[in-house]
Amino acid sequence: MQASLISRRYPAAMAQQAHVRQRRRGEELEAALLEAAWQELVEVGFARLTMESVAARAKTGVAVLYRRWPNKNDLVLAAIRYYGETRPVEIPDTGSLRGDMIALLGNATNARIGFVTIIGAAFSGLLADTDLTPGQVREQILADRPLWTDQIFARAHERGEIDLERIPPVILTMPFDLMRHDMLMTYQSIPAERVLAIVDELFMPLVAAHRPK
Amino acid sequence: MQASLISRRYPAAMAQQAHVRQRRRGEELEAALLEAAWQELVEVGFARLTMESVAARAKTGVAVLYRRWPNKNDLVLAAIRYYGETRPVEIPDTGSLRGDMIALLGNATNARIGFVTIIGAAFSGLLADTDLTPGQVREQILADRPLWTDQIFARAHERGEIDLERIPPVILTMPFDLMRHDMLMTYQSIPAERVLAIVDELFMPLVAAHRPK
DNA sequence: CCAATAAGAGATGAATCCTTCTCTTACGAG
DNA sequence: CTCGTAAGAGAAGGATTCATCTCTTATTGG
Repeated sequence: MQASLISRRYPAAMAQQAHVRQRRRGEELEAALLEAAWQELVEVGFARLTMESVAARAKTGVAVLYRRWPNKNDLVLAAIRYYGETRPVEIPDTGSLRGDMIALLGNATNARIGFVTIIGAAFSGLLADTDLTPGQVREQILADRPLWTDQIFARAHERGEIDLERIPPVILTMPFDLMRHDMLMTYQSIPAERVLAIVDELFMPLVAAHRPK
Repeated sequence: MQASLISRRYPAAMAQQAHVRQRRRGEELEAALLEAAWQELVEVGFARLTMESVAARAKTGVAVLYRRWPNKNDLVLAAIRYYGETRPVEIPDTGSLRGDMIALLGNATNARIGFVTIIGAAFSGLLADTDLTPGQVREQILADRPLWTDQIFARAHERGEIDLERIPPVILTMPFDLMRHDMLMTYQSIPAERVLAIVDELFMPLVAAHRPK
């Protein structure tokens, strides 16, 4: 009797299986929603992302989205923030400034996709409401963590490869500015030769010109 | 008799005024349409530009647009091409490479607005159909005319300031790549100090390192 | 002066999408 | 076991906008 009652309510239990939760809740669900929104943003872009496409990707309904974010803009901004928080960039340590720069610039594929996606959203009208520039969004995402590059330059400074007191800041940001430029203009990952050209024909010569005496 | 007949058909002629055309036609109208589309693109962006907003700005109806371009994408692409053809950039000639570079980078406000507008349109879904990258659109617009920069560098070569045979191309494009990067990230015109830093702390030192012997 | 053409104005159909709402049901706290 | 909460599914309202179509009338070539 008891068994039949249970079996009617939880048929799976009768088959000796652990109870499989069918519904996600709380943080698990929220993470899935933001992940789905981010993936949509990457694949189809802000303009073609719809609440229903996000819900479908997350295998849920739009009501679940509206219970958490009042509108599409806020959902997308939350997804961008989520992306920034869950995808830390690992910083290379090759022992030389040149090696670190090549590694950092060459491995930027993930950063590239994220960056282009965010800029795309920015230009697609997302930020027309909020009055933020793409640069400001980027700053927000990078806000708390220390900049990738600071560690690399600090180590180079300790090794005596550069003198952070005297080298002009434009030189230090230039390689990354150029990378961002290339990402936006080509949508592609940056060819290795381009990375080498930036490092060996632009960056290192300028660093050498300011070498600590 | 003759006079009264004419006066009935062309009342203005009687008042000694030239006949004022009320309707634009042909090229005059088409130019007005493309100009209106471009202005809309600049002011509200691709996402919020509608056929009706363009028609209203041009003081006409949407049918006039659809008689010329089959859809919104084609209209916008035509407007971008029109902008490229009707806004030639004047190339400075200050007598020195450094002066030319500062003038060119500093006066790029018009180019800036156009550039950001086009990239914005590109990211807003315009090019999702055509599979063009922002860089390719830029190339198309610049296609026929010689690059701004070629003239400046050719003159510098003749003056003996640079050796075009030996200087790496990355150096020559770098200042402009950085300008484009800044435009996209800040939406603003580039501060004079930034221009000076790019020229005096990045470009000129690298040029000097490759000075013809 | 006439007739063909296209401008000007705007109504309309169709599609898309944001947002709200309803209803059923799984989940988890007590 | 019971009950409140929120998930899941999807319908529906409302707004926007692309694209088509109709109708009147100015313009121009012949």
